[in-house]
Amino acid sequence: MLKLSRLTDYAVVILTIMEKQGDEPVSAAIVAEQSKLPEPTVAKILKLLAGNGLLNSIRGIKGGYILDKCLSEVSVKDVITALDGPIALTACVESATGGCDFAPQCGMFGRWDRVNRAMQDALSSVSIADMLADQNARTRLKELKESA
Amino acid sequence: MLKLSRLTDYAVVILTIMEKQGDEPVSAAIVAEQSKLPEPTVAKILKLLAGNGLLNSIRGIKGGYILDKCLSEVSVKDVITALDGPIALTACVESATGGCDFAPQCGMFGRWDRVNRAMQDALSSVSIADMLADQNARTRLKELKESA
DNA sequence: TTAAATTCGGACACTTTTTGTACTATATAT
DNA sequence: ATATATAGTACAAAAAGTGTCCGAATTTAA
Repeated sequence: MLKLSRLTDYAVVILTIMEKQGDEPVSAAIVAEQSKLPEPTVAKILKLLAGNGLLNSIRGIKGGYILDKCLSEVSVKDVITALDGPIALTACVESATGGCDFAPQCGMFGRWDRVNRAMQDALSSVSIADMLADQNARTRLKELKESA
Repeated sequence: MLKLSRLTDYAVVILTIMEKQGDEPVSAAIVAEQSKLPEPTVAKILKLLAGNGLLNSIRGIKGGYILDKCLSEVSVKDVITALDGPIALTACVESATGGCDFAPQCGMFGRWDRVNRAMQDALSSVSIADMLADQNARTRLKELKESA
């Protein structure tokens, strides 16, 4: 199954929690509490998000993490890249380092580039804010149905 | 790194080999020889492709596998689905079975649907024939450069 | 009818990746 | 100074992917 890592899924949850906190730095412990995810895992994700420019980090007492940009400016691709590294479907993709061992004989070099590009475009076109909007719309629909 | 399995990569190689063989059934042994891939692995991939309707299988002596459709009618998504199972980015996708353990509390049910759809569209839009065309164009370009 | 060739289905060990955790170092506010 | 927080690294456990093999079923040909 073509799937992305669970950490990426967690990361989206964490980003939405960060948004609710406003401009105050939030510590890993608080995020863990609110997300109900294990703290070491949350800390790891926060580190990755900060290291890739999605969050600002502030050290020391009263430190923590703050969102660096509006969630409408953060694409799904950004999150995946931060957590899983660059998106490259196979080892045969041009941008990939190393390349496959059979390159000389299979002659498929660069063959996946088009697929790769289509995928990147697809993932870049959806922002985290878009995901939240879908979620909110769904919730409202559900409430409407239940009240009827 | 968001990547698809190596078997999927092999599958594309195998499909292009099948195309060259025309209307005669091709045995796993022959495909293995031509692709220079280990035979048990090739056999496994052929089984999966046949089981998902991409190849016809013929048993018995003089049996083998034949392409079921033109490669321009086979999308990358078809191949990935055949090899890796249904494409579902996370456990939280509506179509996924089971669902995630935190569903009640995280309330993110269905949130990834839009991303998932964008991805499926992207992968459906590219056929194996398209990939080959890219490859051929690239080869010609290379030859042109070398002859200059 | 018998024998040979081939797919089919399942099982299994090995390897790699993912996941989760822990520990030490560094920075900052009080 | 000290308490609190992130940064970086390293590592163990769990899960998934990969490659291999074997017996059963099927078909053709002698």
